[in-house]
Amino acid sequence: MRADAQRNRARILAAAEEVVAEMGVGASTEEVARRAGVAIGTVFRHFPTKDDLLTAIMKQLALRFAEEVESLARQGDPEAIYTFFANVVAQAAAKRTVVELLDVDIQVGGQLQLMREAIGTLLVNAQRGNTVRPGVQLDEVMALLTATSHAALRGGWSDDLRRRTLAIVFAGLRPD
Amino acid sequence: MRADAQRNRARILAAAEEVVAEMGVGASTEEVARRAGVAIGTVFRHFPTKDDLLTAIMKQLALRFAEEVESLARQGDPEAIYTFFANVVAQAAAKRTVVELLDVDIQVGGQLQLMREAIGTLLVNAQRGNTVRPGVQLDEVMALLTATSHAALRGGWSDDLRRRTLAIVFAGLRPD
DNA sequence: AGTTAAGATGAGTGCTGACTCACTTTCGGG
DNA sequence: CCCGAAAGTGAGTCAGCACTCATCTTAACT
Repeated sequence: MRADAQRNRARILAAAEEVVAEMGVGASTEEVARRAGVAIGTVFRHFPTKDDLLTAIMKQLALRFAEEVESLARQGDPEAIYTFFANVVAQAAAKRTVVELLDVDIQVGGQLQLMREAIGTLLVNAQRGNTVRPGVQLDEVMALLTATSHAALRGGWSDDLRRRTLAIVFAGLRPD
Repeated sequence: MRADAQRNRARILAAAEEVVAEMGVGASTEEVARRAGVAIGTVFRHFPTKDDLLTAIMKQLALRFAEEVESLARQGDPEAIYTFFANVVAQAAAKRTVVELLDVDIQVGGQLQLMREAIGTLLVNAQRGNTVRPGVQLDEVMALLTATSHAALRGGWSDDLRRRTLAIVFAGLRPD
């Protein structure tokens, strides 16, 4: 791949991530091109459809999360699941991308699946350390994660409200 | 108002509610007209902008919820808040309208405020009856309600997953 | 029944946004 | 330095959608 092509591909991806974080997946491809400093045709050369572009940035993001959660999982701290959970929700409040990633109808090439599995490890560690009650399954944790992330963004939660809401969810997850 | 005009207005509202429940606020006005059995111009005669149409159905829905929650509040049952919460989430899972109503940037003429206040009464009743822990505020309850409603719809939760997820949230709300 | 204003109609307008392609520019191997 | 292929460009196409308006229809009052 030619050097300019490589440079432009990276620029476009970075611009797209910014734009989607700010304006959501509804943002126009023109806006991405403008922000990347290239013509619209160039964007479509690298990503033939808008969906391809979205999938690419989702993949990046999912990979980043998967790495973070895997490194936490390796350390075996039973509190780690709460740290990670709070972290994702905090990011979601600022970046639409996070929320719209978690929606995923689109296939993200297994990265999301990896992330899910790593969160599973976090959950097992927590239940072994008695920081999450025994009956709780991975499904519910994922459901609560997407639920609070969505709402944090769309409801425009303040830092304080976010803290108090998560406190209730966490209380529901902890053993009596 | 002429009889045919009244009839068409009602038809349009009903059709719009159906369409939005199925396809969300992004549904086209043409689709509403088709389903109502009128021409597109007629829709715009009754509701000059798409926003007016959306506001009208949101108002209806908010009013329906507000009435339900007020009647529950009057009975004073300290468990009522859980019943209502579960009911809203169950409806949200099937109807986009509910979710998109809860988003509300649009003003719904105070109906939403009424609903919020009635839920406040439900919360007070519950705390008085010791079925919700003392520190919990109305803000968090509303936040959790929108969060779980959103996620139930967009995540396509099964009945079972919904039950288990709500069980965790409710466990977080109940006193130790 | 006749009249008329309210109401219905649907082709048309303007705009936005995804995607294309004929043409120009640039990279990099020989 | 030259040249062919790869990449970039942006005006243009097409489709969808909110909204308009000149024209036709009909409810309802006298």
